Amino acid sequence: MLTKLKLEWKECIENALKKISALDDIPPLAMAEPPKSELGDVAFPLFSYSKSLRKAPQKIAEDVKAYLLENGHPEGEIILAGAYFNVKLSIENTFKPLYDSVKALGDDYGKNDSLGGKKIMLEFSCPNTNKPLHLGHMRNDSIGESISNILKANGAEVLKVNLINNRGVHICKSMLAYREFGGSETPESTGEKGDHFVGRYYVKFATWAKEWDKKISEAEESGNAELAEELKASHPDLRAQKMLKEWEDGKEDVIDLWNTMNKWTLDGIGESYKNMGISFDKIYYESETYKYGRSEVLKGLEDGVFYRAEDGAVKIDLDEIGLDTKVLLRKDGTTIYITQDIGTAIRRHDDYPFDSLIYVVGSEQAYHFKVLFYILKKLGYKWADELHHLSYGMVNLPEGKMKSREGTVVDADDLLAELENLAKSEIIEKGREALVDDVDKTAHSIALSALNYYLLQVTPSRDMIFDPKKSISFNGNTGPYLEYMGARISSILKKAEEAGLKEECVDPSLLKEDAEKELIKLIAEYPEAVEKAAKDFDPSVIAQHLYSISKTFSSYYHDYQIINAETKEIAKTRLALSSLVLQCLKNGFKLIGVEYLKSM
RNA sequence: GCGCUCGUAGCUCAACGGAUAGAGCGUCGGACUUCGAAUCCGCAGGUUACAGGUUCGAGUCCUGUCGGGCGCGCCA
Repeated sequence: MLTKLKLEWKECIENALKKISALDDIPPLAMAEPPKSELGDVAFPLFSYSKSLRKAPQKIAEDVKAYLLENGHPEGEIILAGAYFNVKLSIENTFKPLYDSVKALGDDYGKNDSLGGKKIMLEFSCPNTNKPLHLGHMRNDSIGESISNILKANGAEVLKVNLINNRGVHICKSMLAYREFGGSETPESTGEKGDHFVGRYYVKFATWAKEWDKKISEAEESGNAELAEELKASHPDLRAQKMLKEWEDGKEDVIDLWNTMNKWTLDGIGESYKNMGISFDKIYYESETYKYGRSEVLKGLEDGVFYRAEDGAVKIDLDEIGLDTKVLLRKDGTTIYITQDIGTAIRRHDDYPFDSLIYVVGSEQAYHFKVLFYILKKLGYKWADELHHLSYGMVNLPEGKMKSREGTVVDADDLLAELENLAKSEIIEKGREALVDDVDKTAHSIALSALNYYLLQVTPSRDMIFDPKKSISFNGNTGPYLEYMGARISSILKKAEEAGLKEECVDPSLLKEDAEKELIKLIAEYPEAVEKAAKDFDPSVIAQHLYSISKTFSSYYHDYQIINAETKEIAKTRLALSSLVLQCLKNGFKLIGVEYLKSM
């Protein structure tokens, strides 16, 4: 509604410019947001016309105004500010249609069809089966889940896929350590979550290997060369390599152990996913996909896309994109990481003929994806142009990088539990137990919302710093703040109902306060935010918009009474406005992993 | 060394090439007999790392310098 009005003005001013200049072809008019509401609701900078019209932009603005006053213009008040032609729209007049629209659409308000009919495959998470999830995974998962919801809200059909990294020498390490030190212990027997249990053995392997190194150097220092050699030959690292070979050969006891431990980890990770509201439509396992790429590469070799180097390895020349060469098959014919990804992408397109495939993967793999996409394009796949690497930055701690060796890795389960405790004590401290139906459930919701909001409010591509102690406060620009606004509005609406007041769009001109106009504007602009978030693959667009709405509303209901407004008519209309704000918040919450609570 | 990326308030983050660079946290000071104070209001805090350039206009684009981060494996 508002957008339509703005566009009407734009067209009208463009016409006026043509008439004034007597030129048919003028550059398109730019549209901007005035910095302050006193300066209007939409701004049209006229600088760029001063050359072709050979007039000062201020003069152009005056001429346009004069022309429009004489020849008519859309609804609104013209405000000239230097070279800016601004318009103050009669916002309150847009309230009625906005109200009807939001009420009719309900939970669908904000959805659009900008990606209508598009099939999009979205890959994210991709955990290893040798350790539990940490903070870095959480950013990945939050972004993945949020982007999925955002794309769907824009009309796309989304298939969320996960690729479980369950093979390789690193997986064998935890297996080996378990076989060496585990005895008969199981997650059941120790009461540990499976992923933490396995992760413990992965850490154990590292210390074991380190001790082994120490033993070797001790033997060398004491001149016992024979012992040193013996130790080297049975080094844990070598044994892990050997185990990988056995795994690939299908040695039964290794496969059994692998199955057992993978299940432990995946059960544990699955529990974390459930706890964090993460889900997938399809799961791929690297133990299967790692075989895919070879035949594709050989086909490419036949077609002359790749070449065989002197030593027998298959390579591609990346000179065209300013890079070196890249090996795709080792000289012994085995595949490497990128070979698998080539095969997997092709296989996926067969499984689900996507229009677009988005990989949510850390920025450190930007090079890998650049090469991967180039290769797929070279192989002649048209859809290679629609592959995207949604690159996100690292999550660092105030002290610097998370380092497993120094034990500074923030565990996902621990962090969530910690936040839940914080939320719970907050509820109890404030004496809100009676207000909420289920304290634990509410605490969980608040914790999760806090975490998701914190991770999503930062533009994905940027590195971010996460202070587990300080950063997750429940005050200020946070998930709980948004939840609180939702709860407050919900509470007001309930109170109104009890008082026999029903929301009604009685007379929009009753909404004459600045804050009210601002709210109408923000609600009207919400669908644009949904569209922009999808276009930019950026959930923070939604987060920012919802924060603006919440902050404006919060300030508004402190300054103005809603239920006890001067007249019943004003009260009803303000209730109508409040209910739109709530609907808008609820719809946006779903896109960024914040839960709506009626009370908290 | 080469490539990518970032440098904005004490801290964490914003800002389609547009007007006086904004929020939150923290500091200080106010507001609960009033629809829920996980709230609100106010003060202070900036030569947007630096130097040039393009433009009517640059935090944003270009070049260079300095400083972070990440890549540059026949690891994944």
